[in-house]
Amino acid sequence: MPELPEVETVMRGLATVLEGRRIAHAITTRPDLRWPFPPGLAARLTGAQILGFRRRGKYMLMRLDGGHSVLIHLGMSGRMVARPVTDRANAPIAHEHFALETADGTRVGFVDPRRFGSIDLVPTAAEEAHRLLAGLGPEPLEAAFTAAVLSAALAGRRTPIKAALLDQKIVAGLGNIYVSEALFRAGISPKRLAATVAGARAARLVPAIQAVLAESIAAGGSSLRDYVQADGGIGFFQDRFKVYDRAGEPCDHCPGPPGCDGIRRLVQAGRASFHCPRVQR
DNA sequence: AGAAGGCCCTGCGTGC
DNA sequence: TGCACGCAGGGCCTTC
Repeated sequence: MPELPEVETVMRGLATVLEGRRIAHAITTRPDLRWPFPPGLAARLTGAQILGFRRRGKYMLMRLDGGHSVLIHLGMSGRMVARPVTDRANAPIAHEHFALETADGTRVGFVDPRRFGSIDLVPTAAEEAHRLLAGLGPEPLEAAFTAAVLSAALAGRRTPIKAALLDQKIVAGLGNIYVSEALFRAGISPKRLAATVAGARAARLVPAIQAVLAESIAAGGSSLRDYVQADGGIGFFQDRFKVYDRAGEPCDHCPGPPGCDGIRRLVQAGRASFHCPRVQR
């Protein structure tokens, strides 16, 4: 579910309810998600003050006093649900595996049916050295992510550009939806060999990635299935997908049949890609 | 070394 | 209405 814009949106929502607060209670309802929780997680969080948040790729980092940060990944189906502590007694939420309660009466639950998410603790001073963050590529919305940087990372890669952009070591934070959307905007076929995305193509792709991510963040991310923001609000960017999950529909640039058969779905590396064969080369 | 496929897990939509 | 099947936003691990 959550790609960079959704993680960014969730993180901003969490910041509004948690930043500066102290954790009165931390609760785990099982010993693990994708991996075991760090030993004594709940006890180590109880009493800590939450100083701030940042995002790295699809990971959120919640900085605590005491020198540690909580590293959170939402996986495929992870949500953060914030509500008054008192509501929880009346209506427990299924698949809430971890929760924080603040002294001022807010409960934030990590809800993740598929349990592909993860939670870990990392020393704040060494966040980037964590095994899950150490190999990540550049942040796509930062100035350091340039066409030159991207084409250098793609050089020699004999894999489709679709697969390369899903590789978090090339660029951090893109997922299946935004890769399809960015390639459409850049006019690049998902089947194109990654190594051939250089020069003018890379120069189109970088701003296309940045624009689609920025627009989605501005819209509050995408809400698919049951995904909602921490405050219960929903994002609206899914209404602006140009190709994702739109197989058979005409694309924005084509007149439709007979000039074009519309948006096509194909499977690459086991995952659906959506593209317009006429616009994307 | 780089690339492809399997796998972790639950829920939902589709078609019979 | 029930059930089997395929598919889903991610990413690690194994195999080739």
